[in-house]
Amino acid sequence: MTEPVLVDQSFFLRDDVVAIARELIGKIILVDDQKTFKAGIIAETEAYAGETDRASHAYGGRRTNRTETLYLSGGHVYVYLCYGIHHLLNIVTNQAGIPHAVLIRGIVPVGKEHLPSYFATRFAKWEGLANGPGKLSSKLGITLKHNGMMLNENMIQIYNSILKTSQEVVSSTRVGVDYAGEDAKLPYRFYLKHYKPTKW
DNA sequence: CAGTGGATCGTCT
DNA sequence: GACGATCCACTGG
Repeated sequence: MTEPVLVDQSFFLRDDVVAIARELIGKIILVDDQKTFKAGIIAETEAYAGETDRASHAYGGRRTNRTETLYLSGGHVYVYLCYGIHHLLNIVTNQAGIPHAVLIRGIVPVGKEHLPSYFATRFAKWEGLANGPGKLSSKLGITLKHNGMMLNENMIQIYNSILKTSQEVVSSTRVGVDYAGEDAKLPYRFYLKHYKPTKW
């Protein structure tokens, strides 16, 4: 059978972070913790449009130790700690110096038969739901140590899905960004139509 | 069901 | 020293 192909960095270097957020839906994310491989199909994302987006950590061109990762080139991983408990996983997009990112908010399980065959022996299934950014990181084992890593080099990889079922992708406003004023109303959130996120 | 509040710590002021 | 791109337990109806 045909095997999934790694997403090229050029996918993440593009200008349109909203399009990237939408197109990430249905792709496969895989995490290698050295002992096992854990994977899921990306089911929910949000776009954060950097300097012009009040909901972004980099709004107004804000540069701190934490946000420095956002200014790396597309394809880097931005992880930060929320409420002291949850590790939130983002993929940086656009050219270096432009702090765009996509927050991965939800995944659904994917069987090892859909992954490259060499993952089979170390494949580890995860249980329960990963329908929230904190839960997703918990299931996949994402922590602050992944912050600043480049996708597809070793620890975290993203593959084009080879799944036949192309489900409809719908959009809505983002979650938990009430402080962002008018920008909170932007339709920057995407999810599989038949996937049930925690909040609507 | 909906609504509320506590957990817990890195980051920034 | 305050707070958060969240989650879960617990309340009350």
